[in-house]
Amino acid sequence: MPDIKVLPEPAGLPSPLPEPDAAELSLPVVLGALSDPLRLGIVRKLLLDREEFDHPCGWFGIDRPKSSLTHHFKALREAGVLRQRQYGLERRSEVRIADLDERFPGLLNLVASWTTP
Amino acid sequence: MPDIKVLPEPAGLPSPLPEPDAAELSLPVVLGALSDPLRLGIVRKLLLDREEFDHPCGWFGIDRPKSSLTHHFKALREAGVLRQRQYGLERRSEVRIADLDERFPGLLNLVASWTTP
DNA sequence: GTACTTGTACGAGTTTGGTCGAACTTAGCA
DNA sequence: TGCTAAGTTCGACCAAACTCGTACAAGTAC
Repeated sequence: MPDIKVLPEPAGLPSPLPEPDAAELSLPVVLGALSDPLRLGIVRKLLLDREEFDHPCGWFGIDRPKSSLTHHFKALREAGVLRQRQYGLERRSEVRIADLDERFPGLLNLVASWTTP
Repeated sequence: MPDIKVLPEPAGLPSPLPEPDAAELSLPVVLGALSDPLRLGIVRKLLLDREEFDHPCGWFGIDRPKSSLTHHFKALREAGVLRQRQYGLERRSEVRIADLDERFPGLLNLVASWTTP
């Protein structure tokens, strides 16, 4: 394993974790990722409370074990809903707003205006 | 084939099969129902090819056993996406456009413009 | 009546997905 | 050096869902 620093930041942000291209986004897959109330709440909170760019997994106040959170954030990222970057220890997430609005206009509005029943 | 025009209903249409109220529609549940490509195709076809009011299950040209189709149409109906009425032998389906547009505006546009990959 | 058609109901097999514990990796810090 | 914190990976368990065959019910037509 390299002891050389990862060179995390030459010019900007850390490169995102593996994710599908914008052109590959699939509506059934995205809908499936959003069909879980916990994940829908994560995306909604990211859309509404984004006073910062992105948030670590911990800042959602979800009362679940860490391995469960990993599972859900990974599902959202692999579906193309979230982009995740590694900042030192923490892995911050943001919604891929531009990509989703371009491919599925109106979808994020539905998520943002979701009222948990 | 009937030579008598259909009009099977004296006062109106047959009452719909059990379905959730418009106020009970749940975004995660609806998204889950639409996250299956086969079901997404059913709803899309209903939205685009509706020269008539509603269609029997058979007129979708889906190459699956009948018990599988029953399963998927039931899933869509119980999620509140479809309304189904019994016309003699056949059970015709229509999309609950008004209810869905009112609760989740823009969602049906996404479904209608879905391009199967 | 018989035969045909549309669709359901039930059950079994299989797959997928959510939940979680435990062990591990990594970064930062004292 | 060691500790702590954030998050992953693995494996297991369990529940839900998809697929399908078979049997069955109810109209329709002859």
